[in-house]
Amino acid sequence: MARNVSKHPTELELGVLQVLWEAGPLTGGQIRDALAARRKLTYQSVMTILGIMENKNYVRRKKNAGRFEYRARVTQQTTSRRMLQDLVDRLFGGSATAAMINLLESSDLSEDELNQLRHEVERNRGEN
Amino acid sequence: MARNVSKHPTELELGVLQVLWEAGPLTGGQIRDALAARRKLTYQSVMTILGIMENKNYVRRKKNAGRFEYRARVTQQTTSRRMLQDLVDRLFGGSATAAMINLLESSDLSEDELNQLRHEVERNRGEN
DNA sequence: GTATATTATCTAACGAATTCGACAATCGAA
DNA sequence: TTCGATTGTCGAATTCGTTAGATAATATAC
Repeated sequence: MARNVSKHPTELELGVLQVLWEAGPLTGGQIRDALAARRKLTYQSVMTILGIMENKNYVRRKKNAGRFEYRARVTQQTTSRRMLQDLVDRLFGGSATAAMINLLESSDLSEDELNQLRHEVERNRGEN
Repeated sequence: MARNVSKHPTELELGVLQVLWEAGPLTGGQIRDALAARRKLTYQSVMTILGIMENKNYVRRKKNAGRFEYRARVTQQTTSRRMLQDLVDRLFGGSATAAMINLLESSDLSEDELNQLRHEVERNRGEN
């Protein structure tokens, strides 16, 4: 009768993870400050979401010099990969190719980026 | 003090859209049946979500031979594009290239798919 | 024509996600 | 040392997303 827990970090959780990925272990207050640019939250709100994220095993905390320091337990690589893969499954029936073609069509890539892509495609080709 | 409305179709809404994209205008009962494979819902639940989707302008309904027929007001193309673009913005700082490289690395593409991709990249290249 | 199935609306419940106030403990600076 | 700032916990409010029961109207089958 109710919704299921999202299997990926929510928007706010992703914001917290991003500041942790960028600036290593941080205290609640530091996270609030780092987040302030995109999102104005009180210290209490940040602590609430950190508690939730600890339950979900997105972060872990350790006491250091009297206060808790938080660090990410999931990497940016893995999280991005999972979230992107999930969207590809849901929108493109699992076809990464279809998703990439969609991206190619809706983006306006520079010559440099196209070169980089061509290189990556060739590299994959070599692996077959 | 509360969450914001998601700017994309939710999981269930996307399911409804997908059956409508595939099988054109359908009645509530037909949508329930088409959805049944992935999701077992009562007629009432389907009608509730259809009402919500009408408010969000995802679908529109028209009476035909005594009962309402629903059809999508958003295309699969546009929806996919928006959702994918949004994820790219949030995960890869807006870089479609970074997202595509991530996909290339985590997918195991066939020779055919790689050819298709190479072709698409070259086609984009020609446009610069 | 009446019983049964389908269609449609309205209401309600419940968990997830987001936000913060009240309050207590602890730390740091004057 | 005391007083303000920071840290941490708890509970609560609010909205969204999901699901379905109660109920009524309408269509369909026999």
